[in-house]
Amino acid sequence: MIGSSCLSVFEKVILIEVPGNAEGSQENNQQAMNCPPSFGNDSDQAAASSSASISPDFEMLEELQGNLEASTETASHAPSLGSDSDPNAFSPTDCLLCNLNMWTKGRTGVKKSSGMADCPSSVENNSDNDTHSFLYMPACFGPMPSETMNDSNLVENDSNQDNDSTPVSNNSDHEVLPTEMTAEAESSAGDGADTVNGTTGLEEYNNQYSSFLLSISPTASFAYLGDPKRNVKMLNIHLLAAQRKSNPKQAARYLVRNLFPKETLIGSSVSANCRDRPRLDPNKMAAVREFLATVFPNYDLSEFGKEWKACISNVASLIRYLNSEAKRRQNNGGGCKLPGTPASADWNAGGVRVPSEGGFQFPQSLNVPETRETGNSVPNRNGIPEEMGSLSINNTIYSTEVLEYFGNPNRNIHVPSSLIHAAKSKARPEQSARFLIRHLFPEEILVRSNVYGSITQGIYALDPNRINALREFLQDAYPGFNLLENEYHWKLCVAAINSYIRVLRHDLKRFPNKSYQLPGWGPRDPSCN
DNA sequence: ATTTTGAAAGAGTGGCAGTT
DNA sequence: AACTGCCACTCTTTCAAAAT
Repeated sequence: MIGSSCLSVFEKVILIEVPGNAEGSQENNQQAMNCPPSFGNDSDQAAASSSASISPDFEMLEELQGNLEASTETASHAPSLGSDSDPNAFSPTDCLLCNLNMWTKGRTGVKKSSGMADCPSSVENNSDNDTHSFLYMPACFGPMPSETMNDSNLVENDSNQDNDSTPVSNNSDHEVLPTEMTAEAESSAGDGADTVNGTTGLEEYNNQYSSFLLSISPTASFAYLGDPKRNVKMLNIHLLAAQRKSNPKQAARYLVRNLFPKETLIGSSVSANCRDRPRLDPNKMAAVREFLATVFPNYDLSEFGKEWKACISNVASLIRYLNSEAKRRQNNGGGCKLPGTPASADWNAGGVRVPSEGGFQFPQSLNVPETRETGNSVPNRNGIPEEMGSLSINNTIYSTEVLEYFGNPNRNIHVPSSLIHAAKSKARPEQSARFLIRHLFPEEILVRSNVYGSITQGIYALDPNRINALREFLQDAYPGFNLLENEYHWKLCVAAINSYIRVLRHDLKRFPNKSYQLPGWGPRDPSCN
């Protein structure tokens, strides 16, 4: 949660270029450069999950699981930790193993390779859902052939999974039962489990979901959600409850509610291109989709299916609800905000963002150029480009947060960890670039510039030092993309940046009194007119 | 051919009211 | 209390046309 809250406060521009010796600064900032665990591995979701306290749903677990053993509770971290922590925490025989054939079967309606769909990583397919930055697999996990993988293994795809699945499903070491039988075992273990219609047991289940076979021990209480290779585990009782939902939307909502800690949901987004929040772990979401596809075979739950979109919408609704609830509680009771540190909800509110809301002000040096140390006057719409330079050498530090070098350390550009963190959470470098550009330059600079400038049109070039730092950062954050100067993906980034600037300019024409003339400096806020 | 621009579509969000 | 649907709004992406 550090990530989301800090991010909400500081992701707005605290760009610091430290003058002087890079070596020295590096030394001085040695501590800062040591990324805290939450930030250091791109793993916003993983970090959020693993650092999250026990989900509130564990109360319900206790209620439902009744006399399940204490070990169950330990294992009940699975929803939040399962895919992010020690995969050996559970015995294979304690988990439901879903026949991978089912995944293939469930995808038959998908035109695109679904393996790609959830993780359309390939550079070539130009998908928006590339999830490079969402793979937070500890080394001990080894390769993970999930949909969220972006490597060619996956691209080359389902057939591999099919092959892989065979030995899994045929593994004679595992007792293979349908979920309903799991439920029976479950109910026998405790009184909390809902009863399951015994007549729908193996026979009917095999008829309807013949491939959805499960391997479980009689005392099992956890199951893999979706493809076991995703290593997303969940209490059987939750899976059963989800199965009993009347439609996938409700089931998706229920599963997400139980799969992610509330804190994670509040700070997250289901959207890959949400600007200010990390996306919900795509691996877990893909697992949810896979599960639903097996449980609701009559619905179009392919990656781009109508019903799955409805599920996503429903999950978004849940997150909205949780956010509003959190906001209410904060307002009611007790959220005593520190000056200058708005609640994350304020900033995370997305849509309408008023920079000064919650009392947060951007660094004077960047926010209110009148007071810059350089003493330069405010660059107005007709300002001269030199002022862009003066901005770039501004060294006022306004941050209580850990800072990291942005781009090559020799450039001496520092940004808050949370900004790095948020940028890396974007699915694609273009999105990250678009996100970062508004934090690297104030609007008044942006509206009369573009990345390389266009002299003939009186458009200035943005500070090349920062632009290069941005490119270097993206290159580092998205190793699967070609972000060298003049290369394809960098051009996409440039186009995205220029597109963003264009919109700013367009808005400026429509609303001449717009935000950049206000003291606050932040993303455009067309609503504040 | 490439870049820039304006416009519009699509998706996501918060707020709110109604329902369960 | 939790959930759902609707509306208005913002942001991102895409496309066609114009300019270079």
